[in-house]
Amino acid sequence: LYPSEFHFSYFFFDLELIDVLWRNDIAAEKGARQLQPADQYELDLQLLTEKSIHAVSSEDLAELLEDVSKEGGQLDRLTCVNNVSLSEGIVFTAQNSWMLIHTIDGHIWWYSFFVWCTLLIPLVLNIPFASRSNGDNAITATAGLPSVPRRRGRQSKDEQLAAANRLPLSAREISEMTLGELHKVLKNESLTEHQKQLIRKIRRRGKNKVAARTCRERRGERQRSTNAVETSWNVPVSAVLSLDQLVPTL
DNA sequence: GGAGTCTGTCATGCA
DNA sequence: TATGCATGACAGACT
Repeated sequence: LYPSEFHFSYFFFDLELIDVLWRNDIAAEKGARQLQPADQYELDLQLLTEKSIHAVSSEDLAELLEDVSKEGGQLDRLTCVNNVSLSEGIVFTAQNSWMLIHTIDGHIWWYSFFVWCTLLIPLVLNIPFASRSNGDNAITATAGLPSVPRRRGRQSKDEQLAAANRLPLSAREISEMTLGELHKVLKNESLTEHQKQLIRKIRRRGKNKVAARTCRERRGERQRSTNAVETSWNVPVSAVLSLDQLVPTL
């Protein structure tokens, strides 16, 4: 549903359908006159065409853009899930608000449609905003939003090293490839000696990382099995039969 | 802030 | 000689 994940061509049509169906449900709840989705869609198109006559200036858009990100602005008064306001939850930049920028020579309707599609529908449907740190055109989520929990313990920096040194493969790929594939990569003449050394180190660390994990698993299993043996020998005194009980007839 | 835990890294030995 | 695996020791990040 987000600009970073979908293609423009089906984005608007899908969301327009959601919008149509949603308004249909609301009309049903209120007991108002319900339009068939196809009729509603046609009506929207007609309205879109009429609204398109009203073009906006770049000043108008600059003001609107400022309002979107401004604390206390009209849009900011809406509160999204987790009690995060729009100004807290979304940071609009020249890169991520490309759809908005496209309206500079466009129309006010597209602006409102943009707001409806990208902001209000996620709020209404209780969908968390997407967070993509490496996206160029994504809406950036910030405070108060759910994030993937960081793994415990020391974190490997080999992925960053691989990227920073412009290695042709990721750290994971380097450590998981076969020896033959590794030699092919190392034969690459475009790689510097430093890059080749780094590839060997990353591979060694990657292999050792996995080995350390399995080693710990085995150690844990050994400890558990020895503990189990020890507890099996700790039989309660009351459970031990006396010699008289074992051989009552003697 | 300190203790406990988890996990990555290094050194070393062996195959 | 190069490489992978196993393991102990240590260190950093997290609970």
